[in-house]
This record gives sequence, C-alpha cells and structure tokens, in this order.
Amino acid sequence: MRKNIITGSIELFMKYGAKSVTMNDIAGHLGISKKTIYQNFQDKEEIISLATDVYFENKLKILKEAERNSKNAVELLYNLTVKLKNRISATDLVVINDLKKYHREIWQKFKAKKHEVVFVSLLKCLKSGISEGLFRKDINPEILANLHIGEFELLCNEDFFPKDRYVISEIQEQIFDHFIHGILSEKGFAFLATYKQTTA
Amino acid sequence: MRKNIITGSIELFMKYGAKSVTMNDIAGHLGISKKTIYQNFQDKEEIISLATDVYFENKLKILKEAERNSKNAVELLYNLTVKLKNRISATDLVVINDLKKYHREIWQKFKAKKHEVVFVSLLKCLKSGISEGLFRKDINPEILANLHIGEFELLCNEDFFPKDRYVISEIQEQIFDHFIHGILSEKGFAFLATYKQTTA
DNA sequence: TGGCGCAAAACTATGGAAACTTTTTTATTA
DNA sequence: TAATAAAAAAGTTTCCATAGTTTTGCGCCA
Repeated sequence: MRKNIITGSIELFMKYGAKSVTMNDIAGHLGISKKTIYQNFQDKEEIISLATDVYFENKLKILKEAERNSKNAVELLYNLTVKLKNRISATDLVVINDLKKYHREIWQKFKAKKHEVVFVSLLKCLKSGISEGLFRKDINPEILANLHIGEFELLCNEDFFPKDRYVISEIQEQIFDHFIHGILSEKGFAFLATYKQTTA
Repeated sequence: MRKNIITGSIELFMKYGAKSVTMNDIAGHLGISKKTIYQNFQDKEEIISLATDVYFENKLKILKEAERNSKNAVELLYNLTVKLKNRISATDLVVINDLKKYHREIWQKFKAKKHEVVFVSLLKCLKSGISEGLFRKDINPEILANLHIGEFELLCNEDFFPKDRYVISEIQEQIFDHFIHGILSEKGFAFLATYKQTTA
C-alpha cells in the first residue's frame, strides 16, 4: 500500500510538481481516502521525500544499466547521453525546481546523493577512457566530471536557458555533443564515427 | 523553519547585499509568505543580525579547520593565508560593507550587461568560426555561448570546485581546453596545432 | 448481528497570497 | 536646502486553500 501511494504520488508529482499536488489529489488519483494515506505516512513531506528517493533509485538503475551495457568509455558516455536524454524532460525540470524552492532539505539530500553517484561514475568512465586511449591524456578527469555535472545544473537554470526560448532536448544534445567532442582523442574520434555508423 | 529562512536570506544577501534585499525577495526566494517570516522573526533587522552571525560562524569554522589540519605554525600560517585569500571575494565585500540600495541595481545592470556583452561577443566568435570552417557546423552557437558563460559561474561555485581542493588556474585551463576542443572541426584542429606551434 | 476496514465528508488549524496600513526612501520643485 | 509628493518597502491583516484530524456511513465477513 505504501509503495502504491508513493508510485501514484510520483505520477502526479511528475505532471504537476509536488507543491501543486494536494493530498486530496493523491487520494482521488488512487481511489483511497486521505485517512488511509495518513495511516501509512506521517505527512506530505515524508511522501515527497520517499518519492524523491524512488525517483533517484530509478535514475541510478538507468545509470547502472548503461554501465553494464557498455564495452568501453565512449560507448558508456554515449549510452549515458542517449539514455539520459530520453529521461530528463521538461517535467523533470518542474519537479527539480519545485524541490529546490519548497523542499530545500529534500533537494539538498537528493542533490548530494546524485552528485556523489554521478561523479564516481563519470570519473571512472573518464579514467578508463584515458586508459583505452579514446580520451585525451591531458584532460583532468575530476575537473571534467564536476564540470559535466555542473552543466546539468545550468540546464535547469532559467538565467541561462529560459524555457520559452530553448528546447530542453536541444540543450541536452548540444551539451553532450560538446562534452564528448571536448575529451575525445584522435583515436576516439575515429571510434565514435565508426560506432555511430554501426548503431544508427 | 527559522534556520531555513536564515539560510535563504544569506544566499540573497551574498548576492545583493543585505539592505538591497526586500522582505518580498526573501519570501519569494523561499516560496513562503511575509506573514510566515514575521511569525518567526521580529523584523528585518533581526534577520540581518542572525544571518551575519551564521555567516561569520561559518568563516570561523573554516579557520578552525585550517588550524586542525596544520602540523606546525608555518603550515598553519600558510593554510590560513590560502583559505582566507580564497574565501574573500567581491560578494563578501558587498555583504561586509553593506552598500546602499542602488548597488543592487548597478550590480544587476552590470551582471546583465556583462552577460549580454560576453554573450554577444561569444556568439559572434562562434558564428564566424563556423563560417570559416574552423568550428563544427552542427554546433548551436547560442546554446554554447550560454553554456560557456555558465561554466565560469560553475568555476566560482564551491559546490563543484572547492577552492581548497582545486586550483582556479587549473580549472580555467581545463574548461577552456575542453570548450575549444568541443567545438573545433577537423580543419580547426589542424589550424590550432599550427597556431600553437607558431606562438609556442 | 457485531466487528472491522475503508471512503467520504466534515472539521480544525495553519500558511500563502493578496490587500492593506504605516514607515522610509527617493525624486521633484521652489 | 527644505518641503512635498510619490514610490518603495516594512510590517500587518484578511480571506481562502490545503494539510492533517475526526466523524459518519457503508460494505463485507464470520
């Protein structure tokens, strides 16, 4: 029942943002009463927190799958590119910005977890890419891993990319495209060209 | 809630200076009402006072950390010097000096104008690079110009690049190196290689 | 028939948004 | 430079929506 409520809540949060969704909405969406919800959860904050955890776990799963399915660093980064592109949407932004503003503690926790996980994954990827000769040897993996994570923060920032002016998928594509081109070695470029042909 | 309000206030004070920030600003930033703020604090003066206390408490913490991490007096002095030097920035001075309201307008105008000027300049550069065949044709100049400006904001962001862990010049070099490698065409790479040789 | 579990509805308390009042700041003019 | 008006902001109040709690009614089952 708890899982059901969290799943249903996520569905609504993804559409409208956590702030705008009322407890009545959640109850109505699931065909249960608010009483039942409060029998399972302390308050709305707890639901949002747990929903955020589940959301994070889902993203983590995608990341792990991409890691598993990749034979080399270029493929991994490409898989992360393609898979992440499909997952981060305008509605993700609504949810993220909602958390930032109205649920700061939850957001801070989420952000820290995400940063740590993505950073470790990216760092590993960049290092193995250098070892494989696909990435340039003169790049600093730590700095670039942090930079790339930061680029996603910029993506969400209306000061840089107002929603009414830029298409989020276009921004993501440009960011990833630029990031990959910025680290590839000559060998890596050749590999990417070949790789793109085989997966097109 | 009080802590939340203080933290949020510090964020704004750091950006704009305490006197320039209105109670409406704080309420909007936090997604709460002024009523709620006044339920937790007597007046604006109290908020500024507490924010200042917290701010300097954080500074003190940094000093104590430097003290702890030092094995002898020389190292301590060095750490203190480096950490203090790294932490004092323009925004610190704004907060400490608590400049008049017009400063905010000037700062905002400066920031907006700076962004616009830099943006226009970058955009022009990217476009002519594409025309000259030195930059790839499939890049989006607007997005990349915004991205690059954002990257420099990340440079200053301690969440991504703590100053006690990364050297600013190293970060700048990596960012620029990555950015230029990310946009160059084959012809551009050849040109860059030749260019580097002639200016080495 | 009574107990149980749940939905729906009613209820209370509280915070947000907006309107309002008061005070301070700024701009204008003599 | 001082007086005055206007604008802006600090601080207060009102109304409403929602969170969270309690009550009522209903269906199901032993």
